[in-house]
Amino acid sequence: MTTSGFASQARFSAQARLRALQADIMDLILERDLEAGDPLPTENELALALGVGRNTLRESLKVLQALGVVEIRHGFGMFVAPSNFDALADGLTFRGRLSLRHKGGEALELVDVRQALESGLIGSAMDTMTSGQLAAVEESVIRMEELAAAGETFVEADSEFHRRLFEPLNNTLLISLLAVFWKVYRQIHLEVGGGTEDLTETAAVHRRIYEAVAQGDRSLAAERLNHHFDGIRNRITDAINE
Amino acid sequence: MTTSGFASQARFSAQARLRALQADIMDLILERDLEAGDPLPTENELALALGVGRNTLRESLKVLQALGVVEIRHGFGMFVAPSNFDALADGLTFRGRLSLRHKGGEALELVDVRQALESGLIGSAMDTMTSGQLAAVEESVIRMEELAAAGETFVEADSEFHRRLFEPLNNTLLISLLAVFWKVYRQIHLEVGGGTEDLTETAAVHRRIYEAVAQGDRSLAAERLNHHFDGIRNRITDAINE
DNA sequence: AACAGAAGGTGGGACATCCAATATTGTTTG
DNA sequence: CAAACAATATTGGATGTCCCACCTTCTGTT
Repeated sequence: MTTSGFASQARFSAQARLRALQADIMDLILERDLEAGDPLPTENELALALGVGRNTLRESLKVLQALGVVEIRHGFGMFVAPSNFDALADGLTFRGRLSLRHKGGEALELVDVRQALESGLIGSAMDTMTSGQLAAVEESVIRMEELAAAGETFVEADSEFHRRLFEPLNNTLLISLLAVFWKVYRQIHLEVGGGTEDLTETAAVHRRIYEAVAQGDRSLAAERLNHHFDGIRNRITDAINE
Repeated sequence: MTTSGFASQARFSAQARLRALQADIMDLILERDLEAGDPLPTENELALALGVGRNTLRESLKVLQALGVVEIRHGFGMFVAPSNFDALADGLTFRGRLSLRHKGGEALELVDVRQALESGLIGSAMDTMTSGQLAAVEESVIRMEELAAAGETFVEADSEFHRRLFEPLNNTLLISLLAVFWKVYRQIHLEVGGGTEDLTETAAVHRRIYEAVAQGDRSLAAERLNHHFDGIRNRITDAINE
């Protein structure tokens, strides 16, 4: 091992040592030119190579797993993972729930960020959107309308609508971030808002957004997206005030 | 314990069990109405309460620490943590470095997201910016110019400039995200670009952005921010093509 | 050829034991 | 009496060992 193995001899603070171990593991992946899907050494081999105990190594590995760096499969092995933001979603959800108990500031901050991203990027997305992608967006709207007519909630269709809206940008980081924000919002909404939303109205809002996109009117699409988020923001503030 | 203790008896997949443990800990924090800074039970107490071994508990705690949910202080105790996105930065940095070895796609995606956030929100930030905050922005620009004249790099001043630009929004999530993106970009830049940038030109770009903000011209500020990010994007593509 | 079972290797987990850092307490000392 | 120092209790940090659970693969039977 080249740069590794120093984690145990350093007299750094404990927090720094854990981070150093994580860095060592990531460096090892980079040094060996491993790509997503490639296998890592076994836990025992890694512990030996990095000069730490197996339990200590596992703590770092679990963190890396949570960060979406490695994928751990029981009884099979460990692998370089594809992007994964589930952990970020969990952390943000917790923060949101924690803040809702008092002022709810973080939940609103999250909506603000999501609004900036979606309103700000809808124009670029429309530029490269194909007719097939546009049809997929409408399909999501139709699904929402059908479910609304039947009185059923449409969590999945709603999420899908926003994902398809920005698929043309081919930006996986953006898609992941939006998915995280959507998931966190949904969790917070379930926690406080309950099922008090007007399904038909929500579906109609999405159809109006789709129509603006279909017409190629960038500013109108951005404006209607903003209006959509204003509604979300109001729902959160209402929930905070009980 | 109310909902806890079931983690060990469930025959779920290992991954699900770990996540369940994390959820148990977060639920415990929420149930006990703990706020940021409040102490958690000791490791032994928690392990006993949740019905898992201490090592298993620690693995979850380290993940929660990485997610910024808890703060662990050796020899003192564990506490509910204030927001902390360092771990996310590490994960993203790794992804960026990994992707740079091949096509560099993720690094460019990151710049796109950051550009959307900064260009999209600069207008709102200008609306609520006080004269004091504006002066702080200029102070950062001056620091950059001084350092550029002395031939020294100005990593900290650059980061500070962007942070102060969006401080008026009072959105800690946004500030954290931007800090993460900035840190990741910096790391990637050090990895490949080296110190090949024109310091004086970079400082001048920031001054032009400041001047647009000072004049209250929202569209000009957004445009100059966009230009700034175009330069960053070019630097990355140049680095990829060696 | 197809299926069933055994075997080996992998990660998952629990203890017990010791190390290290921090805060508190008690003692010494001026 | 007060300040400085030292001992101690408490807490997390780290390791080794043992066993369990899961997955793959091989192998032998049907």
